Amino acid sequence: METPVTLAQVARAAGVSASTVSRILNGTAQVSDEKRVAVERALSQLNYRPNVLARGLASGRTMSVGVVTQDISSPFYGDMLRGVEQGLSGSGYMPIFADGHWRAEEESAAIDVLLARKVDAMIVLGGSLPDEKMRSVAAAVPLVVFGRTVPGLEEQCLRLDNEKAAYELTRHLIEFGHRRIAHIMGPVSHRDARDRRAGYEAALAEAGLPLVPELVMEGDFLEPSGFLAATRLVEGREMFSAIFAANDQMAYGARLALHRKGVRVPEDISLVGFDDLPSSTYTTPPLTTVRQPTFDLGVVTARCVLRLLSGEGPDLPHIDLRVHVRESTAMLRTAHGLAGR
Amino acid sequence: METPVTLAQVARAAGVSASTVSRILNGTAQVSDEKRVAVERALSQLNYRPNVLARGLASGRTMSVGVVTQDISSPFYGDMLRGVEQGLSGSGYMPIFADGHWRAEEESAAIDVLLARKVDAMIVLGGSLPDEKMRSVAAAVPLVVFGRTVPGLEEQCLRLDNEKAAYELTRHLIEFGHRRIAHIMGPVSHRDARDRRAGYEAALAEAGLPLVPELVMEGDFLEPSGFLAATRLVEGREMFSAIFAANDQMAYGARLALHRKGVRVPEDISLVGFDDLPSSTYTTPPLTTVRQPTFDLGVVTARCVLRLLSGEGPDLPHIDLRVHVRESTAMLRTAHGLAGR
DNA sequence: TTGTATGCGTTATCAT
DNA sequence: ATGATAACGCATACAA
Repeated sequence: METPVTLAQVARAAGVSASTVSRILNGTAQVSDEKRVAVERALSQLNYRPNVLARGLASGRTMSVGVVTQDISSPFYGDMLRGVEQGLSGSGYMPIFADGHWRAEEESAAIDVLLARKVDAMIVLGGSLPDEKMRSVAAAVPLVVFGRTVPGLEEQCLRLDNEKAAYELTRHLIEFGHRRIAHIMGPVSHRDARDRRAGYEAALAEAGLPLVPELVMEGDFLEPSGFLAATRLVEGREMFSAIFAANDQMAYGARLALHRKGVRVPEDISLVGFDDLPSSTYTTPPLTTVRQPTFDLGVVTARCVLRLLSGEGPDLPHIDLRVHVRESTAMLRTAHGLAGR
Repeated sequence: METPVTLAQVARAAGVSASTVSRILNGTAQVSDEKRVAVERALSQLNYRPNVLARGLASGRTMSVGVVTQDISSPFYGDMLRGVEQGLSGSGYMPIFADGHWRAEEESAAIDVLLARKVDAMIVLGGSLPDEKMRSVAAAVPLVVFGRTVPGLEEQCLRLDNEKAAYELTRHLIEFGHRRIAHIMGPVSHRDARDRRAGYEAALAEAGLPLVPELVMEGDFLEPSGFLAATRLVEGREMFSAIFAANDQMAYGARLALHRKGVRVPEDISLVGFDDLPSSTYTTPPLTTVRQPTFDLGVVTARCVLRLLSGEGPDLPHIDLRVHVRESTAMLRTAHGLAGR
């Protein structure tokens, strides 16, 4: 347990004052070459590492940005975090992650912890905290939000058009001749889930197709709920030839349920998801889905935070969601698709 | 941008000294009920939040533990991080994550950053830093390592018996009648990859089965390499009836390659992986694999760090890896299995 | 250009 | 039990 080297020790070793060392470290002012050399030698000789705490306390900046996620272990958020990391790299700022576990209280607590740690800025990914809370965070520190729009902070919020993407995804199925399309939606409490469903309904309506309540199931964005929903659909008595799961994870569950029932994808039933998780390229068959550019979203978000930190405007780009057609969807061949039971 | 409330302000509001407030906050000493009440009122009235930086600087403890991963976005590490979080929760310590991206330099840099942030302890997940570096970290702060054994720090290192698990997995295939089993190994540079291969070879040898070099391919633990390897195997001229992929991700790739070639799993070829990623329950068919209890591993690791922090011994438990038989493996029916081309 | 003096918000060491 | 006072390690306004 060797005691860390302090700036004062370096100063002494180099025969200069602490201020001078600090100046060299931060490039705060001009220093004579002579002393600079001496200091740099002492610096590397003593293997000096600045104490981030002391630095933060003195300067008021910690060179860190807090990042709040909803589930650090999910492929979706995990990838975004990597993007944030990438976007921050080279800037001198370090991301500090905290997990809200999809629960408002924990999310709120996570934010408070980060604030107490004096992060210089904050990125909130998803979540459902009261707008008021979000605004109070923004009042304390530069803030960028992904996945929702907070009134009063529109410029710092990045939201993707889930409805439009869902509409296009449904259109894709309709263009393939499908007329009876089931939907496994996410939890109604979730904004994205509602938007995706709206897109689904809009596409049906536009094509003059009836909205069959029995063909719309609610899930919770996790695999088991997709499995259950698809099982019910197959066992139900409404015909359908395609399933639109509101996210890839539920599509995976549905895929397995169909497999169990001996239903082929895409020969008997076309299946689509939403998110384009890394695994979706390797499911059997590869899944048609909407690509969420998670990594890039992370990068963009981080960049925006850096802009705010440097006093510039937010300047978040508009990002389009695109349908990725793979092999889980096919042209409808039979007249009816799969009937129930 | 309201200025945060300081301890001094609370003290003034309560009509006591800063020391007294600090004492109440930390339970460092007895305080009269009278003052305690006054302080607590001021505390909540002013909504005081301690400044973690100042606290760390003064006390020498930051109540944070650094966690170094190799890929924060992978299902494997992501889940372990959740476990670490869980294991730390309630202890007052907060995890701070840093990503080494599977690269020694970055990993080393990550460690330095965490050390500079004055974390009170460190958890290193995987990685391949020189033993010397690891020991120097351990000299600076309590350290727990997962996935490798550092000479001199054996007690603080948690390693699972990959070889044994791979042996058992291969045995499972052999018991199902398979005699020509292909192996898609991980990168030879990776210790786990070598261990798993060793287990595979041991099982073959024990059963008196020949080791066919053409049936052993090297991958990189990612899906595309599994796809490529399986494609080559199918196109090669050596017969085989089962594939043991050294991790689930490569198994996914192999699964798709087989699908493309019109090879059925498990009817024509049995397929096994290693890790038991969340998705593996929902592949078609669900994958037989070795379960790595990632979440629990994280919990256990965190607990160990807490023990070290409180001056107790490491006390890491022994953890067994178990084969999870699902539907991607079946009894061999034909005499030969799948022939090449 | 360089050094001195102060302050950052807390905890810890003294007295009392 | 409580209150001054001195660290903690660094940055910075000010002086020289």
